[in-house]
Amino acid sequence: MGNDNDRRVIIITGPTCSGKTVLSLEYVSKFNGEIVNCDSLQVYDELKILTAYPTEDEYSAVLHHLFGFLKNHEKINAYTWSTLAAQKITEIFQRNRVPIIVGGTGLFISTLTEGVSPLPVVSQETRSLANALAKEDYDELCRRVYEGDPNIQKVIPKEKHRQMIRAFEIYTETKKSILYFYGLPRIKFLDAQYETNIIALERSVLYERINRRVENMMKLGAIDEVQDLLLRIGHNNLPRQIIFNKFPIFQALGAKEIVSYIDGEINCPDLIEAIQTTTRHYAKRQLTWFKTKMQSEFES
RNA sequence: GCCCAGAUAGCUCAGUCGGUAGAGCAAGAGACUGAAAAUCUCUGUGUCGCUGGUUCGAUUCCGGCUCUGGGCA
Repeated sequence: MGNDNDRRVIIITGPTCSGKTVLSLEYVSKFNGEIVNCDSLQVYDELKILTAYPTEDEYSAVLHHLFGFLKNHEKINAYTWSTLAAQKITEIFQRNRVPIIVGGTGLFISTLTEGVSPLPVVSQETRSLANALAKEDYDELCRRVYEGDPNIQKVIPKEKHRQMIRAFEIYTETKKSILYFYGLPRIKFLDAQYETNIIALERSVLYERINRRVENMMKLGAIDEVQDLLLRIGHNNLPRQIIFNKFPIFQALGAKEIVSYIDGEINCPDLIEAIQTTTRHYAKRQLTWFKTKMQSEFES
């Protein structure tokens, strides 16, 4: 029963602004496919201009999954996304069609394709404790992590803040070293044949596209979109930082900058430049991920 | 036309009591196994406006010129 093609999954990724959406539509007709979103912000039903959400025409033309299903206060992570994506992919297999995973969130892709060590779920209390300690006395946090398992020093030096905090969370939660869990077999989300396509553009071309896209977003009403979101969520008396933390949708590139503009902290030309810059920085981080984590497929 | 200030990294500027220079931003490289459009680390970048003079040696001091601000006529 079934041949290799039954479990074929096509992945289309690349830095922001590289043309993933357009290419994905071509692939859909070429391979009889359905699109599964792998963009950590297009999962929200918000800020569709800023997040370069597919247009209505694009969206209704073919089957799209895992787009716009989260409310602005909800959170998602690589594990949850991978679980959901695996479900969608299984359903698409059952329809005898080809899943086409599209998006630029490298961690999500790697998690799905490579699986993840069976780390326990960390409670909100532990996470808060870890964050608080990291802020007050990071050295103490490191000391406790190394005390729990001296071997961690070799794997996680002090400079790796995020991983250190994560190791602390795991230790606090389980009294076991994070290395113990790393040593266990990884959870596999799906048995499939992945074909990864990374869109490679010349850096200068990519940056030019980014600059143009940001200008275009402004014309399409990105400022109004953020203004409208702020009004709908209320909390105008709260400090902006608290709002940003409470609503992950504000992680969208440009959202915080537009809030600064709305608050009169920066002018319009500076706003556009700031968003262009932050978008370039993001593209560069993505490229590093593709180069170092997905190198076999990366051709420049 | 006169007076004043400035001219140093891609940008904004600091500095060298004379021994060819350094910050921020931009840029580049990297880390990242349940926060990832997040978070974090590292690295340079130079005819020091042009031209004479003084000096062993000038980006630095002096003169001239050019340009850019601002003021006065």
